[in-house]
Amino acid sequence: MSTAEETTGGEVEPWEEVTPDAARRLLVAAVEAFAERGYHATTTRDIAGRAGMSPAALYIHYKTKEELLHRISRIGHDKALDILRTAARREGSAAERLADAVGSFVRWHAGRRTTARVVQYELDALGPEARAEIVALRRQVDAEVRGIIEDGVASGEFDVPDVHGTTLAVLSLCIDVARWFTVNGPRTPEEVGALYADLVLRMVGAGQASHGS
Amino acid sequence: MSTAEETTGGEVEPWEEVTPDAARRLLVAAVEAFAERGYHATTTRDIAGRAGMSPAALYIHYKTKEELLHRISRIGHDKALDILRTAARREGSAAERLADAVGSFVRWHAGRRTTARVVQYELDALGPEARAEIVALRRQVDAEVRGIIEDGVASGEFDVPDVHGTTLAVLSLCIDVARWFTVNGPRTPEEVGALYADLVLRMVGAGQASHGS
DNA sequence: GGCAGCGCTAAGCGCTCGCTCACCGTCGGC
DNA sequence: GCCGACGGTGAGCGAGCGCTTAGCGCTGCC
Repeated sequence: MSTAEETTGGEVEPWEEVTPDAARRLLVAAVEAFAERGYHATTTRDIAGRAGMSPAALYIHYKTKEELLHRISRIGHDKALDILRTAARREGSAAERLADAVGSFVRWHAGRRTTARVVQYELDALGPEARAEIVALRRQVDAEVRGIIEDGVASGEFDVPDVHGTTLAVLSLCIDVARWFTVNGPRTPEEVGALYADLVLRMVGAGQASHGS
Repeated sequence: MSTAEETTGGEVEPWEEVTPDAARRLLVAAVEAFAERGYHATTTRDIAGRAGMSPAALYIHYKTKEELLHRISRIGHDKALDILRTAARREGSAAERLADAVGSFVRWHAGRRTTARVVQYELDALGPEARAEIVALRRQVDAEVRGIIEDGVASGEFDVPDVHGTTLAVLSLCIDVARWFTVNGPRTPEEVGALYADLVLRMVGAGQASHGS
């Protein structure tokens, strides 16, 4: 009960790849501030204050405020893509893999809501070249989900008239969890993940076929 | 072909209820600026510039920059609620009414994307009392959709284990259209509306039952 | 045709922003 | 035991912010 970090169920503490300890504290503070107020409404003084440092300390570890956002967005997208890839490349039917992908993707968006919020909604605050890098990652995310749906259509498990549109809708549904989910709400990330996995299976015409866990 | 205003298919020009002409021009300029850059990243000088006026002119018609956002948000939510109410209270089966609600709600979010973006994503920039007013409107939006789904469950048309969760997901799906939709994309608002209406019917267990227009 | 009222502008106030710079304490290497 | 390197601070720079104010020109009324 130190900082309530076990909501994802998976790893205990992310951002471990951010190596100087002070840099990590600043980055975690920035994630919280950006998620609460948005990038533009967050001041560098606020970030430094949350990390227990002076405003100038920020510029020892990061060149600009935007670099902080870029690092957060990059690491977050890598994590999101990793989650989807793991689900997409496991063994099992297309329905099982799609349910797994949606379930774990949604659990991440709900459990790591502050991170997901920054990652999904502050893209426009990045400069052109940083945004281009992130957009490329998003295309890989899209391709991963589309691949599962195409597999299900090919095997006859799914009935999907518009694969691209349905892929878009599935991802849209998952991403928007970061907007509305709150820890004070009636649902746990696990419950939302299970509900959404079921809804998505229905969307691809494989509904109610959720046999087993 | 003056400003491309016929994308919604419905009325020709919104914001007609904003009465002094200069006030309406400022408000339309603010909608565009807020949608492009976000509320906090938009300056009053930018808004006034887009409306072809000096920065001081803004304060003749609006007390603060936040009042502009409040007015936009209020009018937009009223419109969104009106769209859903019209669909919910027409005659027809629950499936027809749900498809109509989702279709028209999505068409609005896609066709009036700039407005919808501000309305749906800049809520946190409002002060406490203004936000409370808007949150109350959102609850009515939620109740309208939930009502249709409950009707369908009661009549046996729908098979929905979690009515509240499914309502949330349906609205979430529609709202997120404002985030990803772009006029340069491959789909028209009408096409997205039709696709989403079909997907939502599948989500409630009334899929492929789209007989007739 | 003078004038009150109003919509609007030019200029600028006070403030806070992102970011910089001169300086300082601590700590490992010799 | 001194010393360079490095992580950190206090103070503050220039710029741009939201918003105000003094005044100007147009327009309608008598």
